[in-house]
Formats: sequence, C-alpha cells, structure tokens
Amino acid sequence: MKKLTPQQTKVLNCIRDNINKTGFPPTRAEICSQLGFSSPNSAETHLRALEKKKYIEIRAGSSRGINILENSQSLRQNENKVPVIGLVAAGSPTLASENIERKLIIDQSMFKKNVDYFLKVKGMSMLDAGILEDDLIAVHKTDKVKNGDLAVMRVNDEVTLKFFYKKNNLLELRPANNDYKSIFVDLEKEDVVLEGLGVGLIRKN
Amino acid sequence: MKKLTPQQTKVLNCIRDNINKTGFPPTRAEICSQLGFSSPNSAETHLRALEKKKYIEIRAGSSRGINILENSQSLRQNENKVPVIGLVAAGSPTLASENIERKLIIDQSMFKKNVDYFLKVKGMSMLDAGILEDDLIAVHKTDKVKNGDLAVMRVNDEVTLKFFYKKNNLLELRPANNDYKSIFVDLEKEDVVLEGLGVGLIRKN
DNA sequence: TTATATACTGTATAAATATATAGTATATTG
DNA sequence: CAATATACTATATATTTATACAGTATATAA
Repeated sequence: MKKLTPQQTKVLNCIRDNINKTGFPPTRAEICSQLGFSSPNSAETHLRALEKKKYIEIRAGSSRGINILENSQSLRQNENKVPVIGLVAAGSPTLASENIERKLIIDQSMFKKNVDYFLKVKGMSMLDAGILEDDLIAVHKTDKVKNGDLAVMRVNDEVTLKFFYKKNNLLELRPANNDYKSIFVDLEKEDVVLEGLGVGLIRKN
Repeated sequence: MKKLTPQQTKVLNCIRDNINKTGFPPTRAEICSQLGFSSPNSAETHLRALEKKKYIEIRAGSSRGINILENSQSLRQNENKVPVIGLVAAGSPTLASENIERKLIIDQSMFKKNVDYFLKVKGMSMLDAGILEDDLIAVHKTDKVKNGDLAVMRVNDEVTLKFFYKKNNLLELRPANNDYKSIFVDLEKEDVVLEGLGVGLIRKN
C-alpha cells in the first residue's frame, strides 16, 4: 500500500467523514468547500491519485461514485486481527511472520484483557485445567503475574504454559495433569522471561 | 416503527444492496431499473413513503442523498453478533430475549461451521473433554449428528451437552467425567430434540 | 363520500455533478 | 535535464439526477 501525501490523507478523511455523517460520499464541489479549495479540479486530481494508489474506487459517470477500499480491520474499531503462533518446543513465541500460522479476527472486548496473540497448545500438561492440544490460548503481554495465574513463560529458551507460583526466589511452574511434574526454577541461577498471561481460550472442534 | 409494504421493503433492500455493493446509495433511475419500474417517479414516491415512515432521510437537492436511519453499523455487526444463552437446568435454549445474557461479536469464519449461539456451560460433566463450568460452547444448529459428536440435546425438556452415541433405538448421552454416568434414552419411549452441534469453545479467564 | 395511501407510467426541466481543458508553480526522480 | 507527481485556480459543458407535473387505478380510512 503506497503512502499518501498529507493532502491526499485529508481528502480521504473528508470522504470518510461525509459517509459517516450523511450516509453517502461527497461530490467534488463538497470536498472543495470542506477543504477550502476553489476549483473542483483540485478534488478531482486528489481523487485520481487516491484511485491510483488503490485507496478508493471511482465509478465513471456516477455522482458521488466513490467507494473506499479499506479492509474491515480499520473499519471497525474494536475488531482486530490477532496472530496465532505455534507453541514450538524451543524458542520464543515472537510475532515474526515466519512464526505466525494465521490471524484471527476477534473483538478485543471479548476477553477481560487485550489479546496480543494466540498460542497454539502442544501436549496435554494442562489437561485438568481444561486445556487440550491445539487449543488457542489468548495471551496478554504483561510482566505482572500473581501466584496461581496461567502464565506463558520462557525458561532456558523453551516456551511453556503453566500455572505460576513464586515463593522468594523459587519459581514453580505447575502443570495441571498428574502425569506431569512441576518445573522448579531457582531465580538466582536460571533466567525466566515472562511472556504474558493466559486470559482466554478458543477451541475449534 | 410503522410497518412497510412489500414494495417499500423491496426499495429499502435495494438501497441497502447498493450501499453494500458500490459504497453509495442508488439514484431514482437505478432503483427503477433494478426493480423493474419504468418511471423515476415510482422510485420517488416509494422513497417519500420510506422517509415519512422514518426508515430513511432524503437530503433535498443532493444526488444519491439517501441515508438509511436504522443503525447501519449495528445491522452489519448483527451478522456477527452471536447471543450467549445460559444453560438452564430445564427448558429449551431459545433465542428469546429473556434467555440472552449478552451478545458476542465474532468472526463467523473462526469456527468450521456457522455459530448460531453460545451456550454457557453449567457443571463439570464434560471435564475430561476440556469443558469447564462457564465455558461458552459455540453451537451450530443442525439435526445432522454422528456418533462421537459433541451435541446439545433436549431430553424431557432438559437441555444437556454430551457426546452423542446412537445404536438402533438406544441413544447414549455420554459425559466426559468418571463421576458422571451416561444417560440412556429409549427413542421409542422418550423424545429427544437435537438442538445443535458443539463446534467450538470460548473461555474467559 | 371524500380524503389519503399505495402503486404505477410518462414527460419535462432546473439544478447538480463529473470531467475535460488550459494554466501556474514546486518538488522529486531517473 | 526531462519526466512525473503534487497542488492548486479558473472555466466550460455534457450528462446525471432530483423533482415537479399530469395521469390512471385500487384500496382503505374518516
């Protein structure tokens, strides 16, 4: 998507404003009077530039024949595309494109906290917490965790989803499955990075 | 809100279609050609009737100066607004407003099948399937179920979420928790209504 | 019965509108 | 250096468009 000049941005916003306010796009003359131009050709050339850069479509011969070509993400405020990241055995869950499996469109008000990404669960270590393999954990990036929280942690470059319990310098990463044992980390010896908090879950049957 | 005649409804839908398709409202002539009228006055009088009944606003002197007065936003979002229904111990999960706890905005392409409503889970009978109390089950209304499917059933006016297994005339509604036992239904004696299929799950921590 | 609403056709026209053309000026790019 | 994009003014005009006016017909409400 080619960048817009300041004036082209003004014209695009003017079109948007008119659609929001009146329900239909403006004419060339209306753009001019709203932006202070005195010639309809000023609006015309800006519209043609926006058309060339694929921000709008112009239907020849039609009055107000302007159609804004924007994807739904910017159209709706709350709606957001959130990346889905596979929980690989080793390595950080970075948002680099090679780690993004796909993107989910969700309403950010769906969960209590903002979702930065979804983590695809591997293994059954959290089974008793109702977390199964291939479930998507909604992760909110933060460094504020309380004991008992579901946390996404990175220990020795390995990413894991566990319950967080800390007592002085001893960190316990507790699974929710009797077949698995807690991971204990001495914070004086080993390094732990808190990636975020599990704030929700989405499962596709 | 006064009721519309069939022809007025057609005209209103025509306006809506044009806005969705082109980004701007139709002219009188376009309404005529799309609905098969031969006089622009046919469109004009219908528009004036819609204006009088407060379904649209018409800006005098403006081409395509039609503004639909129902929240066009909420209308568009309604397609993605899915009701959340509490799973009460008895009674059908109807979409009657008194049963709707709230609505969730979701992208219908998120799950494999269209979600008609979310059912809020009560109890722990499906624990081993990773379904906890207060989880929201995405329900797709259908009457096509295979053995092993997660189904929302109504047995004796009681709504239940279980795994579906059928052998001849014997229906087994199998929980996923050793503390619970299967419900067996003799389809010759008792009546079972299949409400839908669980196609997904959303949990808020 | 007399309005009033619905549901059209058909014609006419003033006003609205897109769009071309002719300029001027500055900045950027190959 | 020429070409291209940006950013305007100013004027002209063919076409689009809203909208009024003249009819016809049916149904419903006061």
